[in-house]
Amino acid sequence: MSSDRFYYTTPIYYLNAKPHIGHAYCTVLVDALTRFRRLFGAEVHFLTGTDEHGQKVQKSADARGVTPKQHVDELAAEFRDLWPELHIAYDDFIRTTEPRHMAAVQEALTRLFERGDIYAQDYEGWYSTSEERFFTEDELVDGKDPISGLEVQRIKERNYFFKMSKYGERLRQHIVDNPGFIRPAYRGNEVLGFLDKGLQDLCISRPKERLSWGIPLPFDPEYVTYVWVDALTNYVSALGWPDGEAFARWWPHAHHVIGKDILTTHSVYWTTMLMALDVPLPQSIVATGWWLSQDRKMSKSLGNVVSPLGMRDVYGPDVLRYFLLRDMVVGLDGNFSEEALVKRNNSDLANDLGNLQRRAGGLVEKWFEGRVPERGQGGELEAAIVAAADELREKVPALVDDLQIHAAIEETLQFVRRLNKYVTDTEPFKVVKTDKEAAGRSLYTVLEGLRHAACLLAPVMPEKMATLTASLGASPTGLLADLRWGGLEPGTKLELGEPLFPRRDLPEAPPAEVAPAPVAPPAPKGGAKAKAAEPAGDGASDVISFDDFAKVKLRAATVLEAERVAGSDKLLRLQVDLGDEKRQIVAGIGKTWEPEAIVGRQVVIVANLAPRKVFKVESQGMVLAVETPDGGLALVTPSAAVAPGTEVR
RNA sequence: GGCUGUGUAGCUCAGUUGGUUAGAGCGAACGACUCAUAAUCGUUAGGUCGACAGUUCAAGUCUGUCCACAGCCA
Repeated sequence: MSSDRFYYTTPIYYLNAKPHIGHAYCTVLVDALTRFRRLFGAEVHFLTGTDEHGQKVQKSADARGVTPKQHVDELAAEFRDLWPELHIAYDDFIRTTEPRHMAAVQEALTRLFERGDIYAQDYEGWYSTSEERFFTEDELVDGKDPISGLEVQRIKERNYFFKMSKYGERLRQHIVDNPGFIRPAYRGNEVLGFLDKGLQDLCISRPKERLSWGIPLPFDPEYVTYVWVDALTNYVSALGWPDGEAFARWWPHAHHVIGKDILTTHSVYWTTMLMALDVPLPQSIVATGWWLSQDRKMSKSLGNVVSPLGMRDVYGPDVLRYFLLRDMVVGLDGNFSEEALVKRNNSDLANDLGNLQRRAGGLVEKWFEGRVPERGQGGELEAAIVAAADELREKVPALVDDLQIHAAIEETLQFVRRLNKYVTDTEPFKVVKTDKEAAGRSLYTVLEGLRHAACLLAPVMPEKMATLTASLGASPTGLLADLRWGGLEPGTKLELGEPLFPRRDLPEAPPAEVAPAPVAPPAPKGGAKAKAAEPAGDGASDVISFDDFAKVKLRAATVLEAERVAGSDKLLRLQVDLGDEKRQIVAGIGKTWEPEAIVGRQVVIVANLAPRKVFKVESQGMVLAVETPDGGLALVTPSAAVAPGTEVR
């Protein structure tokens, strides 16, 4: 069901990493939805923001020697400033460190507490510092944190819990009664499955002594609230809950767009919290899929992370947006590749759309002094185009309503292809020599068709479509309801300009193929086989025997922590995971690598190097890196994720 | 291991309540055209609709078993 008001949210992004393509996708998606809805005549409020509390933030700040506040100010700015670069126009940007948010969180906590839905309890369990959470005995793997593989500590502490279990049945009923509540539908089944196992209560606090960078509990100053109440509440705090006008105005129309990885927190934790606060549930929760890279989840350790800004710099924001929205089916995973992006650009945008504008525009320039010809008396062919345009105006909103953005785009492109066919059929370039009026009629039809396409693609490519519209001598159509065939004024001057979407060449060599270049040393003799049996090299040369080589133990390691070594600009002190042990290594890569950028990566280290002290810090190994042409350093890294400690052979 | 889902042309996917010759886009080949960003238009590619068995007058579309993959959970 369509409504005339929408409150769209993205997740608030946690400030422990730079923006990546996943952040960009979700935010672009919501931006496009917002623009589509506005085009269809709805009022929309679009919220995004950043999640800024917690231990990881505090630690990174400590490591950098700055206050958490300074740290988050810088990182939040990175997100906030990125979005306009991708033509994303949010209405509000919420930060969890803002007073308006913190006040709302405390209000929520107070209400939950007064209602009796928060209680304190001693809890004893295995605590993982890196994951900032407790694990139960049987969750542990080999007695260690199952996620990071790090040591856990037995901790007994008193914490506050939210009586989430109390609301499980009500939530189940709500999901059953509202089929569109969780989208796609099969995700709703997952949540029901989750509820079937029975809901537990939710730990919502951390003692201040362990975590100070958070919002204090109003009823116990010795504690701060931990992630859930803090982060999720942003959706209402930004609207001025409980009493804000904006809350009354927008909340009944809320739609949360999230990644599938945080479905449970939203569909269970958040909804039960809302129930406890007597706040109506959002209209829907939309879980999107992930962008994969080379068929795998992007991760720092795999080194296959795609930078949204990198793509934007090369192809421009609108082309990137087009690709993200056209090639991803909302809810499913998509494969990101530069090659696919280039194909999209070339076939859809350059060949079909951009070229059509030049094709028709060029003829108008040549034969009609660059002015829009008369519409003329159309025949069957024109009637068919007009009918197709009518149909398009119906279909696109229906598809967007159903979150089939990719299909809505494809529908418009089919229309564009039809226009190309129409040009071929009516041959205005030929006809103009004998029947100028008929040629004018054809060209008018194409230009008007382009104006329609530009209007319906504007939510996807705001800037490019504005340019296209302007090139037709038309003004942008703000409302789809105002888009009518014949709106283009004959006699207006065209402003063709440069090609809208230049064709692109495919990227040279896919990085994946290049990266694992064999390290085989040049064979000493003509023999192509690297099957060096054991012919010890002659003493003086730099050839070593196999035995010599075998002495060096190379192992894959995952970087757990990194910080700069005081007094040196090129040394980083790394804590790495070797599977069965943790090592401290001092690496001279600080000029190229920021500590934050290297955490989580897999590297290859010399594992049996005698320990030595560097700048008074003991180094228990050596990280392998190679110099890049620009004098930087590239890390030697496995081309696929491997278990920490795996030996390199 | 449990639950759920997916498996359709080289690639990405559509396929309504089971019903005449299973579709689209991209890629490829061939042809047409020459207005255009070597763009466009047309034709073709003949795919055991994962495998096997079953229900039915009729199954990609329902049932069962199996295989592969994915997600959620443990």
